[in-house]
Amino acid sequence: MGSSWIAMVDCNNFYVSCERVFDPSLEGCPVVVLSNNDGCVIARSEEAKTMGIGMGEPAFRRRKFFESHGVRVFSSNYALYGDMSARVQQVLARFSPEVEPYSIDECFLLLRLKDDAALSSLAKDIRKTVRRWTGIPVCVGLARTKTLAKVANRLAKKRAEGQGVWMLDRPETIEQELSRLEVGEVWGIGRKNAARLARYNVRTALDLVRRPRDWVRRQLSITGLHTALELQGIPAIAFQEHPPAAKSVTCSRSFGVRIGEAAALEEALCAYVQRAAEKLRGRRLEAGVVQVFLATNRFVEEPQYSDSAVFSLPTPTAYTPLLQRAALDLLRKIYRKGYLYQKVGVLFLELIPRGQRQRSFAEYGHASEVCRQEELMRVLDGVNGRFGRGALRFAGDGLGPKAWHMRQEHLSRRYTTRWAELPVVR
DNA sequence: TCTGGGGTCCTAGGACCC
DNA sequence: TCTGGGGTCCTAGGACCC
Repeated sequence: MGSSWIAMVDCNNFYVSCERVFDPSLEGCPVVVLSNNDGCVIARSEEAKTMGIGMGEPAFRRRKFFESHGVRVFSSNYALYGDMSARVQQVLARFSPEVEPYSIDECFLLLRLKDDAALSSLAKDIRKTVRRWTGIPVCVGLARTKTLAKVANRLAKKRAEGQGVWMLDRPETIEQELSRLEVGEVWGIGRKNAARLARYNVRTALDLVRRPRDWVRRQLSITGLHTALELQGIPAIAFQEHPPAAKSVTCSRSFGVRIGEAAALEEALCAYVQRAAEKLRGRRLEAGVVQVFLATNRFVEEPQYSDSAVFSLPTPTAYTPLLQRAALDLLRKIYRKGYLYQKVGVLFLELIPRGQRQRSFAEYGHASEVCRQEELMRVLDGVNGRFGRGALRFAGDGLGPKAWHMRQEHLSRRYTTRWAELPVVR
């Protein structure tokens, strides 16, 4: 009998695997990759997991341990990981015309088969091919719904006998697996919801499935109900071959050190606006609304303050100087003297595709000015695309040394992107 | 000294209108 | 002058994901 299945393909320890592809000496060693600012651990090799290094652990508390145990440490290198992710997706696209990239290291595939018996050999073939062509090891979970495919993927990772593939098809085995799965581990449930469910003695995925639908809906809202249905094999979360258009674009960073002066915050914000605007243009979008936020460090015992403010642009734009001006005005509105700040950021909202903008009356008189702006941004992005981000930038983010720059003390090279051999152009 | 960043979705409550 | 209900829209806050 032919039918359709969902495959969840998830790269193993993705960031670590990317580093290993280009540095085979890392094979067999404990390896960790740190978040931006070298803040906390966001990827661990199997060896590192075995040593008890936790996901999300602050790196500074582990520094000595890393040194004494020969743990190889990397700052996150998103240029590299993004490129490797695209390669993996290209390989997966050969196995199904219906692919939904879910995150940088996960894809759902819709597999329509004439004969279900071929399913597990197809999954093994996917695994082998991705490994051979990209160097990245993956695991494949197979089931009738996305949520069950995620469960199956966990099992593929955990159970060696599956050789990286696990299928959840028979109702009895599904029930058995759900009875062993903590409800908080289910995709979409999360820690807080798990704690709430525990008060009603719902501790496993099977406990949840056995509750009446209206009860689940009351406790977990409509999204939780969808999850519960999916665990029963009833598709409730759509397969999205074409991802919906983005609703927001943002850029924010924690600083290397805390900052009190407005001038330094303004420099940092200008740089983030430039970066976010670049993303905007890369996706051929324009922003209708700008939001700026800033915050002190919640981990230290100092006076705390955070706020945000929004501004609706007269016409949507992706022109960096206009966006920077709006953002700086907002920052000046919410900035309070006397605090040490940890972070500022910018969000663009009300995004519309470029060229779909309604021209304002005033703008008709400025058509050539708008063309000039677009041309300038095209040149800017072109130069930065060729010579590296930041090769050409605005003076607003400062010419002197930057206290607000993030720490990246363990960065690997940009192996896969162009000009990797050249020093950064200044 | 040192604790990520970028997204999405849902709900409750208030404002406003008829 | 007072009273009512229903609908829509917006926002803030909170939850989730990787």
